[in-house]
Parts: sequence; structure tokens; C-alpha cells
Amino acid sequence: MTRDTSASAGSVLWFRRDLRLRDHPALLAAALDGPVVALFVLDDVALRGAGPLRRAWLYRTLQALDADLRRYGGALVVRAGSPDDVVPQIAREVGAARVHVSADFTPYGVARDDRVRSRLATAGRELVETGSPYAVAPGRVLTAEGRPYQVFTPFYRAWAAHGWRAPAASVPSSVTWRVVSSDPIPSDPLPDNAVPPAGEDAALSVWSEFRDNGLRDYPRARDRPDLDATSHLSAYLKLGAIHPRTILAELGPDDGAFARQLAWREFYGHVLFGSPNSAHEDYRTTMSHLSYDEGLEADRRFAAWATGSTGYPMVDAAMRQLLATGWMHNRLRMLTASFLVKDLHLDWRRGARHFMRHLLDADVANNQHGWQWVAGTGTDAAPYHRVFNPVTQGKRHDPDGGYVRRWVPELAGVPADRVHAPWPAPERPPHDYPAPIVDHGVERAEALARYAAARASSS
DNA sequence: TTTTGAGTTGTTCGA
DNA sequence: GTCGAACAACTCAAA
Repeated sequence: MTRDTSASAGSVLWFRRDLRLRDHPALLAAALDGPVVALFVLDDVALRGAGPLRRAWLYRTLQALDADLRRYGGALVVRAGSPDDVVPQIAREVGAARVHVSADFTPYGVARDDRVRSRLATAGRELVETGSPYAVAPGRVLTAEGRPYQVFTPFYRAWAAHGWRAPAASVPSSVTWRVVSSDPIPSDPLPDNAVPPAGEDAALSVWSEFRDNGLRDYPRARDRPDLDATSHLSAYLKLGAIHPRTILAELGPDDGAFARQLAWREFYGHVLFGSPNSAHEDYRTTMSHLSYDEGLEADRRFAAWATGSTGYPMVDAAMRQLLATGWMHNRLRMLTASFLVKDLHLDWRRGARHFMRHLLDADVANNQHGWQWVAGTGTDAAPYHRVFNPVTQGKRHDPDGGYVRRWVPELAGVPADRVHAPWPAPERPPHDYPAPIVDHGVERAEALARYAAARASSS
């Protein structure tokens, strides 16, 4: 690749959730149009509600992309502002007839791209979408009746049958980069190890490490937070530092359990695209009569949940890990979500917002629909309402208590047989871990009663 | 149109 | 402690 400093017309590649150079169809499309300006727009709206770790993750991924581009004679052009203004402006600046993107199927992305597309069109320019953050673009997999799937397993079969193109594994050599003036790439004040190594190279090495050493035990160990047996690829997938196709292409016939997890990401991408309102409203309106608690006591309970001081060790460990690292095991996302909705009777949106603020992998489709699934307002077609028992889940998925003790040091001296229910008792040594803020048995019954009432009032 | 089979992820009880 | 069965009892997808 070479650097082009002439003023000849070229194209713009507007990076969004595709912050990589390999397996990048939109980059290949842009390169056909001439010298490529690599643009990222720092959009305050898209970062609204993002906490410091999530911002740091983005900034470091951008810095890594810039470093990668410089190796090939280019550089990342960052502009702060609204994409509505910035993208047409830069296209005019460089005389680009086309702005290339990977399609974004989130409600915000679709609306934003519609606005940018029409602004570009008034100047005779075009927004060209090539590829997406998914192996199969949302909207492609439909039932025999042409409707989006609402149940995962039939979706999975249809999605697997649909297939995907094999990726181009290397950085294309045919790209000429063009560099124009850039705002600085933001940096963050956090220590180096506050988030994992960012960028495409890091993503590929996390993936190859997991492929070589983690995949074999994944089916057996994936549900054990204490064993930390999951891929940790979600934060990379979120920003497109690696494409799911790159991963799927290297999976073998024995890797179905892991492929299924990637398919969940595809499923929720499809579900959200088919029902954009479900980012903020109940997907299943039959449950919209569900009553949630509000007010000062509800706020106090929410704060206890968010800070990891509910008195239920498995819940608290997970919530503290989220705040400290920006990551949480999926089983614990289900457990903590169940606790918020079914033990504390709070609106799933409050919890979803908290997750979006802190998760490095914050993805609106996965997050909102993961929450809706737990809350019973989403795609789960099961005929009954599951209520997770935080003690049972702890015993089953952290049998020795190692996970809990790591994140709840107050429990360091509590033995395994009591660590998930460390209620004080006269004959036991005291500890400074809080007592449970609610009685799970009581709240479980309360939750089931509320669901029954919601069902009755919707029919 | 009707029917049938099945649905990520649970809990509790009793042998 | 473990395991299998009972319980939850509605909705979707496809035949």
C-alpha cells in the first residue's frame, strides 16, 4: 500500500463497527474507487451512556487501527461531530463520489445512515454499503412465511443452512491510502491494564489462543465462571476488530457449541432489525402490563444491585467484576438480570442501561434482547417463567466458590459449602459481607404472581 | 386451517 | 450430594 497526497478524487471508508483491515468487504469496495480516506467520526450521540471503560476501549481500538494503517502508509482520520455534517463535509473535501461503509443494522445506525445518505445524495454522492458486522446480514434469514424468526433453534438451522462467504484472511495489498487533516484520537487516563489489549492484532491473537487451547473444553466448561472458559471475543466483535466470519471459517464439526453462541449474536441482530422498537420497548407486548417497582426504595435496591451489595454472593461478584473490568460471564448476565427483574421487581431497561454503560462489548441487540429474554418480555417462547435462584446457580456454576471469593473478598474465609449462602449464624465466625436485601423465596413468589397478573390483564 | 412437536440457559422434590 | 421426574402450561414454526 502507498500513501497518496495528491488531490485526485478517491473514496471515503467510513469506519464504525468494523475497526479492522482484514476480512473487510467495504474496504475492498472502497479501494476500487481510488485512494481511500479512512474516516472515523467521533459521534457524541453514539457514546452517550458509555462509561469510562467502554470509552477507553473504543479509543484504544481506534489508536490500534491508526497504528495498523500507518504500517501500510495511511492513517486514521478522526473528526469529531455529528456524522450528518462530518461525512458529507469530508466527502466534499476529498472529492469522493462514494462513501463506503459496512452496513449498520441497529435502530440508531439505520436512522443515522438514512440521514447521511440523503445529505450525500443532494451533492450527487452515494453511500455504499458492503458487508455487515454479521456472517449473515440481518433480514436475510426468514421463516417459510417470510417473517423474522422468534425462536432461536429454528433460526439457527435456517442460519446455518444459509451459509456465508469465506473471508479474505489478509490485509489487501491493493489499497492506496489518502490522509487528510484529523482531530486527535482521544486517549484515556486509565492504567494500561484497565482494559484488554485493543485492536485487530489483539483480537486475532485472542481468537487463535482460544481456538488452540479453549475450544476443546468449551462445551464442558463454558458455563463455569470460575474456570473462565469462554472466548472473551465479545468486546472485539462489538467494534469489529474481528469479524464473526473469520472465526466461523476456522471452526470444525466438533465446535457446534461455540458456533451456536455466535449464532445467538446473529439471531438477536436479526430480531432487533425486524423490531427496531424492541431496543427500548417490550418485544412481547402481551407482557407490557407487568408491574415494576419505582420510588426511593426501588432506587435503593437498584443501587445495591449495581454496586454489588445485595448480599447474594454470586450476584455481587458478577456486578463488581462488571464495574472493575467491563466484562461479565453470560451466565452471570442472566443471573444478575433475573435478580434485578424478579427479585427486585425493577424494569429491565434500568438494568440494560447499566450494562450498556459498563460493558466493553455493549451491543444494543445482544444486550437489550438478553435482558428481554430474562425479563420474559423477549423471544423466549417457554410456557413458564424461569426464576434463577442465586444460591443454586452459585453452587452449580462456582462449586468451590473461587469465583465469588475473587470478587467478594469479604468472603475469603468462608468455606465452599456456605460461600453462596453466607448468612450469619451464632456458631459461625462473623464477616462484614452484607445480609441479603431480599428473601429470594418470597420475591420469587411475588414475581410469579406479577407475571400471572400481567398475563391475565393482557388476555 | 389445523395440528403437532418443541422450545439455551430453571427449580424443587424425593429416592 | 446426586439424579431423575414433576412442575411450570404458552407460543412458534412447520408439516
